[in-house]
Amino acid sequence: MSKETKAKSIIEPRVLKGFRDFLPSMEIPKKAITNNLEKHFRSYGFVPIDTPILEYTEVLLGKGGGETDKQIFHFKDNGERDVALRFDLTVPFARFLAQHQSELSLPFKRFHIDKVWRGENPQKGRYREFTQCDFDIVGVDNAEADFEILSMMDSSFSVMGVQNYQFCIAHRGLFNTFLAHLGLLEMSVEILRTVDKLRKIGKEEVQKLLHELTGEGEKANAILQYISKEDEKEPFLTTLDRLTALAGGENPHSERMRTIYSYLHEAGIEEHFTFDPSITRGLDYYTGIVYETFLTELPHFGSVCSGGRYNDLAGLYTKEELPGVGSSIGLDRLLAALEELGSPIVSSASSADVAIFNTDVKHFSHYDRIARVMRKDGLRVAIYLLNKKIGVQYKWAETNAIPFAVLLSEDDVLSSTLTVKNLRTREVHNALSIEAAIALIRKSTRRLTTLGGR
RNA sequence: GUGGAAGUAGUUCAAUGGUAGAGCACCAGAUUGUGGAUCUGGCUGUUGCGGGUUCGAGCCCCGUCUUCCACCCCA
Repeated sequence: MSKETKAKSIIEPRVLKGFRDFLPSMEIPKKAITNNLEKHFRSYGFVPIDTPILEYTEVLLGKGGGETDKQIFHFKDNGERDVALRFDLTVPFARFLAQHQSELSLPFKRFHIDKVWRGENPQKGRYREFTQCDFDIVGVDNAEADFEILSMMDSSFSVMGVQNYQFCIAHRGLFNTFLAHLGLLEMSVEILRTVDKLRKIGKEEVQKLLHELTGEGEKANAILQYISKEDEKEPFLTTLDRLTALAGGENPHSERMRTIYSYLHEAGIEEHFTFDPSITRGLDYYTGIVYETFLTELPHFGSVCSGGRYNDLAGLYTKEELPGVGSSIGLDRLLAALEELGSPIVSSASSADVAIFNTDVKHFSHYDRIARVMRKDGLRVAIYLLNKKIGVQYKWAETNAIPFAVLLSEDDVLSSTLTVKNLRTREVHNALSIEAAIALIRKSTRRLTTLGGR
């Protein structure tokens, strides 16, 4: 084949809009986060499940269709079946529950970390293929389960090493009670959708829209009063009291919120939770608490973790009523946000804890012996495999964010000692025993690697 | 899906319609000799892709792809 024809036969390497490759610098922190989350979910007694990425379109959309709303990827398979890629993990989970009821014992607590697909137009932090980290409790409708999910959200963020976030909570049921009090319950869906825009378009615009919707300025004002807090820092219970009064007095929903808050307070984590009555969530299956999570430094990035309570999740697939509460972390959006913030979680992805430099290839077996001992001790060890000058090896280690280098002089080889250099501080430690070297590396990497890729 | 903006070397950015350039990065060598300094030399581009206008297009026009922004929805 001539050079020319060969060049022409090359297929342009490219990926679809909204789909992405992950280089090690992103995949390392992503894997570190999912590993930590999985461990964390299991520590709460949650179990993993898996479901197919492809389902019957009917299963994902319900009989009615409404595919334009979901912007779902769907097509005919080779057997002419109408199939679709899952657009979240909750709907397949509902199908899963209906199908395996008899094999599961309630309450059932599961987590599921995997990719989902949506045919939306991409933007920053918004993709057509992205990973969700879901955790749900099914078969319980009480404040204790609600609290456990909220508490797990809070500890998840701390396990992921993320700081400066705020959980915004509201209660769909309480809002509907309020709307019923106003005689506007039939319009609930439209009103909720409008109210949800408060954060984006502001009070005046929302009021205008509500006025058009209800046809009555007075009712529009009442709704506006419900959803807007006097100031950002209005305490949780003050908001709750205010909303309860507007909804016509204490009711099961307000009492539920009160109990949940008391648990948050007892656990000492209440400062991360705000009562934000403008949070409604678009999905109509929510019936109880709903929440969204914003990074305080990047509120316009959108929610990085949201969910709520649904009292009849699997209703499409079974007559049995299955109440549940759950939450979903948007991992790709979170990573994009952390990257934008220059977070060390993203920028410090290292391939190894220590590099063994190839100072003389005739000692390769000796390097390998040292590497084996260190690995047995849990360190990540990379031997430099090319016979290049030392400056190049330093540069390589630096590019891969490896914090330590082992260099062996002739004396070291003879006396079975190691020279260890901290590549960040450039501090050199001579004539160490292998145990001392391991201890040294351990000591200063432990703090960094809790999130760094194990 | 609809509307708007932008796409030039690995990267950050230049280039009145007239020979595509600079810094950083990278590679080789010298010097150093358990690195980042210095010196010398070098490489990198079908200006996203495909058409059109023109004697001549990175620049103008049309289409297309991708990214970013808005609507919508959301993670």
